[in-house]
This record gives sequence, structure tokens and C-alpha cells, in this order.
Amino acid sequence: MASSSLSMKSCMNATCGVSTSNSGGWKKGWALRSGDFAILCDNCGSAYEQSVFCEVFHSKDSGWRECTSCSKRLHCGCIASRSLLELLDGGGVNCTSCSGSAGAGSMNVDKTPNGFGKPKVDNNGELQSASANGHLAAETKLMQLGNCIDGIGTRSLLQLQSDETNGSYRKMKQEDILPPVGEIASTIFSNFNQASNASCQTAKPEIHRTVTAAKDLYESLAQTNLSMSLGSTLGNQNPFPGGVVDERVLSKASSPLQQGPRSRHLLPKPPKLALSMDANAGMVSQIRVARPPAEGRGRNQLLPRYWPRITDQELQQISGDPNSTIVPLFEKVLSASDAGRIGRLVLPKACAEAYFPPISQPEGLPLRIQDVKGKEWVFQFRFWPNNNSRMYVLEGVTPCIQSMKLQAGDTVTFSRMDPEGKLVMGFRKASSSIAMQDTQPSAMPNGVHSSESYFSGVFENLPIISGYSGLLQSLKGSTDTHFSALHSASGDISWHKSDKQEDKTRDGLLLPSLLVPERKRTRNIGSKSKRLLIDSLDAFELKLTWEEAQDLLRPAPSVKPSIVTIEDHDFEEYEEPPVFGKRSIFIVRSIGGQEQWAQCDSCSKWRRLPVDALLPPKWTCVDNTWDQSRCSCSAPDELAPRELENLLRLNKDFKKRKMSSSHQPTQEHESSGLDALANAAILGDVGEQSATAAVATTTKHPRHRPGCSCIVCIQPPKWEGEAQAYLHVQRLHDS
DNA sequence: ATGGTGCATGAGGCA
DNA sequence: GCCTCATGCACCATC
Repeated sequence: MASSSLSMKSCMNATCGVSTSNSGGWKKGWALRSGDFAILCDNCGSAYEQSVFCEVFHSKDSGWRECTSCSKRLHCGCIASRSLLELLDGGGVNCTSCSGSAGAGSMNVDKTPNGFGKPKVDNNGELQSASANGHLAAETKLMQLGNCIDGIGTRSLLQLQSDETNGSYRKMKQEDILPPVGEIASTIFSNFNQASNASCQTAKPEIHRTVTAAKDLYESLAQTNLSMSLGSTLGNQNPFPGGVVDERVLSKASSPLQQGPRSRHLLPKPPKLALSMDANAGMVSQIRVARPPAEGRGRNQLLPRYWPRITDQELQQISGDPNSTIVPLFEKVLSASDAGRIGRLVLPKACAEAYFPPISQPEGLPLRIQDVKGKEWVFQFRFWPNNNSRMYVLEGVTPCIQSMKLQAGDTVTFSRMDPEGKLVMGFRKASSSIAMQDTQPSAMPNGVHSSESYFSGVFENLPIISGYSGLLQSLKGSTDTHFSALHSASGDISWHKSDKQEDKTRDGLLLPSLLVPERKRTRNIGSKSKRLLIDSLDAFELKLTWEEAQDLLRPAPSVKPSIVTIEDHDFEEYEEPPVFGKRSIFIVRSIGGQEQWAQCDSCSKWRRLPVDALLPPKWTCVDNTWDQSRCSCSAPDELAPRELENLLRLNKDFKKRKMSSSHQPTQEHESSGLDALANAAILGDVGEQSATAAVATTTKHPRHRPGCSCIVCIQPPKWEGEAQAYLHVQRLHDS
């Protein structure tokens, strides 16, 4: 960025480029992000002063629109013309002269001294303006980046927005301000076609796309909000369309822009599973939105997490009777405890106190709740004293839960049927967009069998992986804390265990020395499931990551294995847990043949390796013993940047193909039996079950004892489908 | 031995 | 630092 302090000045009009040390004749142009002003030569400066800069220099560029009032041409998205136009709330632009008379409903893009400050916000459009502000900030930031970062994620972009936005929005997290992806997806796509050509004319196309997407994302917020009408009709006095603003904020009767952190619930953070479901349902007509809570005692304290996310269609189904009105009260994602056999459904305190009858004794009172089929259930609504507080539960819910075939991760909704005031209980199954469990029937801890693929099942069945989250996250290099689930790709693991056995498994089978702090191991995945719930995308990512992790497992260095032969398979048994080797990438060339590439830890150059090469955690060119011409960092790079790009793309394809092949039936995947073995052994206690041949094989390991735990790691894949892949058995038996 | 009950604990969220 | 809530677990009842 040029600075006015430079003695040698260049005109900042890119199409001019006059450069001189002459101190005279320079004019001040538009405001820069630095707070300075653009330096323009006399000629360009004059054009700017006369507000014809873009007409003169950008007339052939894209990004021109017309003032909705006087049809004057306006160059949108151009820094030189920012001060000449205003974005209208309803879309379109006005020139500043017209917008002066137009009054409210428009937002000046540049009325702050530096041109990038807070936009002027009118009284009617706080939300829209705020969003627009975010959009502008995002756009600004992207322009500031000035280079093309293909593939920048929305999350990153929004983080930029969050970081860059002034005022109270600075602290807002993306999740807090955005509705679930699915909810906005349709809006995004519909908006995408309407993308204004005003965006970012100076940016490269990729940036333009990203900015446009971000813009549309934010514009979609308003539309999404507008669909949330039910709450308003049900007595909610939320003045915001759709009432998605945290009512605690509203109670302060001031703008969210002035509320600072209070505005964090501007939009509710949805349960992750709901998000996942919505993502799939994003294109269908039924948009699931978080409805603001209906009236009730203390509803102001209701966390958005519990706001009912019930569709109009579902409401209609529940209601049945056209004379009745269904008032959605709250919902809760079932935890493992809730869905377990104890038959206690923990109620969010605020919800219980807001919508259920007041109780003063721990014994509580029986509560009649009707389910969607019209069947009436009687639960004991009670509480336990807990840390000077109360913990509310519904007791005796097991029959109801079972009749609905609900599992952990599914959602129960509570509504009230007016005018009778009858409580109605609905439910929503957690769905998975990927066939995570095209499985054999598995016995859930609560004894409920479901033939459907539910995420909850993943959690219920694979409780031991909680300890992996940190590891896998670090592998993934993600700061996203959503825990992602691990599963058996082959899906042939059965878990016919009692809870106690399962508990034992949970404790015993975590990779103790490798991954999990002692304390963590005592808790299972089911715990805090509400906080660990994930959307299917996360799980999918983790699935990839887990497979990658498998590929990266190496025997601990300098540890000599003992060889054990079981049924003609050689097992290398190590006394130390495995370590993770260096990550490499694999590709398949269109002409055939696989390649492995790895990046030097020292010079970052990519080197081609034999496909079966296993790299230690740290690897440099010096270790490239396979290619003497490139065994030094001084050796030239084998790949041009474009080739590298192609390489990465091929690797992506390779991974995709690998993923899909891992979902093939067992017989089509030669090593799947061993995969299953590894998965089974890692995921479960293999000692007491012989659900699969693979597990049975492991049971025969001489060191294995019923009830003990072991970890089996498949030798990193032999790419030709080598069936003789042997196993590394990490002996972690206690005694 | 199994199952139910009531409370304690502590992770995580939030102010 | 407080609050919520998921879950562990001790204790007791029952089979």
C-alpha cells in the first residue's frame, strides 16, 4: 500500500501510474484502510474531486449499476466510488443525492472518515445493517488481502467478518450469528443467482465469488429470519422479524449493536445434529427454524439451544385438530442418559420452570403428556436438589422413548396445545446424511433397535473414541472443537454388551498411553453428548481423518517387535504404542500408476517417493534415500507450482476414491477383513465377542485375554490390495 | 445379582 | 466464579 510519506510518489490510480518525486500537483483521493488517503496525480485527483473518477477510468469495467431513483450510473464495489452511493435495505443502490431525500432504509457505505468504519445504521434496519456491515467488512478484508485464496471457507470468511467488524459484533462467533447451514442454504443458492455485479470489481474472480457468497450469506439472514413467524404469532413480542433475538437482549430495550456481548444470541446456536439434518433438508420446503420460546415463566432465561426448532408441517401434524393451536415450548436433544434405560429425562432447568407446573417438593407431581400419536403418557415430573439449585427430571420416560424409537441424539420437543393447555411431546430423529451405519442390527444400550442410520447410534455404539478427539483434531489441524465420530467403515462390529461391559470397554480401550489423559478416560463419549453432538459433515471429515490416521500409524522407533504367527498371519507385537509418521499424499495418474509424495520438513519441497515408503514423523530431503538426485534440500523442486496444484487435486480424487471403495461390501475390498479387525480391536473390547471372524482371529492372539483390551493397527496399506498385510499388535494388556 | 433411587461430581458454558 | 446438566456411583430394595 502506498504511503503519502514516501518521497517518491506514484499515483494510486492503477490505470495511471504517474510516478514522480515532484511534491506539487498531488491530490487527495479516497480514504484508505490505513486511515490515510489515496494519493492521486493532478489529473486523476481532479476526476475524483468531480466524482467522475470511475466514469473516466473504470467505464469499461464491470460493476456498474444505476441509481434506483435517478438512474445515474454508479460503480459499485469500487473504492473510488464508495462515497457516491448508498446500498438500499431492499436491494439496489441510490446515489448519495437521491438517498439524501430517500430517508430511512438506506445505508451509506462510506460516511466514516476512514471509509471503512461502521456504516450508518438507520433505525429500522439494525439487523440488516449489521449484516451488511459484516459483509462489507468481509469484503473489505478480502480486498485487503489482495490475493486469491481459493477455497477459503465460509467459516474463515466469517471469522474475518467477526474479527474485523466494529463494535459489539466483534465478539460474535459465527455459530452465534448464523442460522444453521441448511437453513440458509436454500437462500444462499437462490441469492447466488441474483448476485450483484457490484461486488469487488477490483478483486480477482475467486475473491469476487467468495465475497459474493459471503454477501449472500448475510443477506440471507434477513430472509431466514423472516420465515420465523410463528413465535410472533404466539404472543412473542419480539420486535425483530421472526423474533430470533435473545429476549434477554430485548429486555434491555436497546439496539443489539449497543449490547455488546449480549447480542451473542442474536441467532440461536442450534444443536449440531439439527444442523446436520437441516443441511440435508436445506432444499426442501420445510425450513427448520429455531422458534423463539412461547410465553412462560422465566422464558427469558431459556437458552436458544432449547428453542423449539419445529417446522410448520410438524406443527400441523401434532395439532391435527384445526381448532387447537400448538405452542412450541422447547426441545431437547436426548443425551445417552436420557435415552438410556434409567428412564429419566433430564429437563433443562429453565424449561422445566418455565413451562411445567411449579413444584416445591422433590417428589414433584405426575404430568400427563400426549405424544404425537395421541397416546397419553404419565411421567413423574420432579427435581433433585443440586448445588443450591435443582435438577429437573421426567421419570418413567423409557416406554415412551422406546415407543418412539428414540435414541441419544434424537430430539424430543415439548409443545402445548391451546386452548386446552395440554402438553404434547413430539420427537425428531437425528438423521445422518452419510450412510454411516449401513450396519447389521445393533443392540443399543437402551435395547432399542433401529434399522435406520442414526447418528445417535454412532455415539451410543462407539463410546470409546472420546479420547481421540484431541488427537484427531490435531491431526486434522482444525481448530474446530466439534468432536467427530469414528466408526467402523466395514460396519460389521456388533456391540452386544451390557452397559457394564461397555463401560469397561470404554475405560480400557482408549489408547491410554498415546492419547488420553487419565482423567479423560473415565468419561465416555456419551457424556456431555449435547456438547459433543456433531453434524454429519464433521463426522465425515473425521472419518477421513481417521483413515488418514490409520495410514500414518508406525511402529514406535527403535522398538523391536516379537513375531507371532496366527493362522498364517504374521503379527508384529510391540511393547510400545504406535507413533504417527509423516503425512504424505497419494495420487493415481490418469495414465495409471500410483505415486506417493511428501513434503520436506526443512525446505518444504515435495519429493516423489515409492508408494510403499513409510516416513518417520520428521522427514527431510536428506532422508530421501530413494532418489539420489533429490536427497538434498538444495536439489531443485520436481514440481512446478501448477503441477503441485494438480498433484493436490489428484490426491483429493484419490482420497475420494479410497473413501468410496472403503464403503464397498467386504468381499470387494480385500483388506476389509483386516480393516474390520483393526477397527474392531481399536473400537471395542474384542475379547468377549466373536461377532466377526476378524475379531475371532484377534481373540486368538496369545497375549489376549477375555476382557482385556488391545490395539491392533493395520500395517499401512499396500496399494495393490495386498492381502497379506500383517498387523501390528500393540500390547496394552494390563497384565 | 440386578435394578432403582438419590445425590455427587465435574466438564463446559456463560457472565 | 457460578450455573447447568450429563453421568457416575453408592446405597437400598427386590428377585
